[in-house]
Amino acid sequence: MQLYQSQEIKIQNSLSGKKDVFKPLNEGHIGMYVCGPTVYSNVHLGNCRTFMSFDMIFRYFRHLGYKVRYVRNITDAGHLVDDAEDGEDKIAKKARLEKLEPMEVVQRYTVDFHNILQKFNFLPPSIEPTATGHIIEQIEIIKDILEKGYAYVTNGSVYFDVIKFNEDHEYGKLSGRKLEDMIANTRELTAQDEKRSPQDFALWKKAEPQHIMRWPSPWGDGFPGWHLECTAMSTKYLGETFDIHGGGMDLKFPHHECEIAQAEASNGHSPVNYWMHANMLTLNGKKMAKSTGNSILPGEIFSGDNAILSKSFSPSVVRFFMMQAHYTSILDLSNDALLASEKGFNRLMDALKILKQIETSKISDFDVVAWKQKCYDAMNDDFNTPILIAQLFEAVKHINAIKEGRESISAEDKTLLESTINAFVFDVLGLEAKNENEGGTDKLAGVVELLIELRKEARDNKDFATSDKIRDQLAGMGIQLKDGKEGTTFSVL
RNA sequence: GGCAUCGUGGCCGAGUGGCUAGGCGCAGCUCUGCAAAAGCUUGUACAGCGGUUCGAAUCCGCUCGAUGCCUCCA
Repeated sequence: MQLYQSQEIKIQNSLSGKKDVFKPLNEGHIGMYVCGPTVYSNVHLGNCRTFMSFDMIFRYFRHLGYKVRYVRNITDAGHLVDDAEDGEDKIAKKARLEKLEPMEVVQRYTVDFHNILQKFNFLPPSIEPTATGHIIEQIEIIKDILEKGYAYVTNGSVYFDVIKFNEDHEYGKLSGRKLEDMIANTRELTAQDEKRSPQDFALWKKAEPQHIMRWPSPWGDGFPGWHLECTAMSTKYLGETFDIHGGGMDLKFPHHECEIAQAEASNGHSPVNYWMHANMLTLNGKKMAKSTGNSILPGEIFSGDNAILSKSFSPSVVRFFMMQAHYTSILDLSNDALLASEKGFNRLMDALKILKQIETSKISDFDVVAWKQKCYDAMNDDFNTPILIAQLFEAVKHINAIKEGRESISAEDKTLLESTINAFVFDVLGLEAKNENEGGTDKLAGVVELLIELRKEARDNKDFATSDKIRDQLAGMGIQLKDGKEGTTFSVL
């Protein structure tokens, strides 16, 4: 029997506003779409958190035995800098500023994106489509929406008619907004506006002569609107209705609202059963913004090359840090918080090593079966990784107690504990064990071992001046000696 | 101004109508020549003010604050 058949999952659904029991459209199969990055600059850490949350969700579904088709797009066209009439495509703007071909910009930052995600140990999605690769599909949807009367053409551009749509559909149901309120709160249209109403959004934008990113269409040369690509690609690969659509909280409105409108206007179906939104990451309690200097790149955390950090942190520590918070909560990143996570992460990893070596006996003081179910209960309750991690530390406590002979475990339970904890730590949370030689080389290890031996001789001779000198000077170089019952080990800080 | 998500002990963060996670730090203990490391033990906190209730941090209302989006501004 597949594991998923015995685990009922609840998901916080933005559409219903509550936790709904998850039922996939096709038993054993899940279709999941997540809005990917707009590749016009280095991926920032907040983006990584969103994608990491869905990576964890993808991993958990797979662990349960679901066949998941996970689609995460690359936005390489159509995302406008602002919604004004002279709105410029984000990528085209960057290309102009850096004197590059737009596709050079796309290539550069797509590579950066994949690079960072690989360091974070992400699983690749099943399909990673690009907006520019689906222009034809987008044009087809626009035709469809025009035909149904929910869009209009002005001066070579096509706009979605929100007011018309709202007459027989509900625009704003995802974000909890009412169209009347939006209209009441909106500025008047100016004379040169092409839109009938300020709420209308572009499905297709006419390209001015100097615009490089352009494709032919029935309405003239232009480029697709930002919201449309996700509708085109999710429909193509997952169907007119699919299980899960995810993204950052900031995309709920207008992006996801518009996706719903486009899908309902073109094919009459509500496109998604479960809308999931990951919350924001703040830095030192304030929002991340390049303009205020309150920002950090993933690469800067790995290298420690940022003023707010006292040291560098490995990708797994950052991942562990993020997994200690629930994906729907705002998470605040700070040096202290990372330091705390690093210690906890190391303790967890040490316990995993100890677990391999502990001896078994006839009876167990640790109810592994009940503990295992608590781990699943945590994950089944809207992917509650903080609770899962609390359970993992519960196991750590038992592992240490068994090692010290205060508790015992049967061989059978040990096998179960080991397979369960490894599955959750590595397969579901996606953490990676520390590399023993991290920061050092075999030669360095040899030299330090030699010094440890010399120090031991000095200590045996009660020559503490020499032994302390070795210890303190190594510490000064960032090499910490750890005296244990079975001799001295070291770690490079 | 509107919509949304929140406001938990020194810090980070779960949870939820009565049984009150976890990590880090601090303190104590064990170990140790000393220290570090490691392990163990320890915390009655839930923005404020009202209300509902036998009982609320958990439900309701208001206020204040944070973050995102929209608007405004530019």
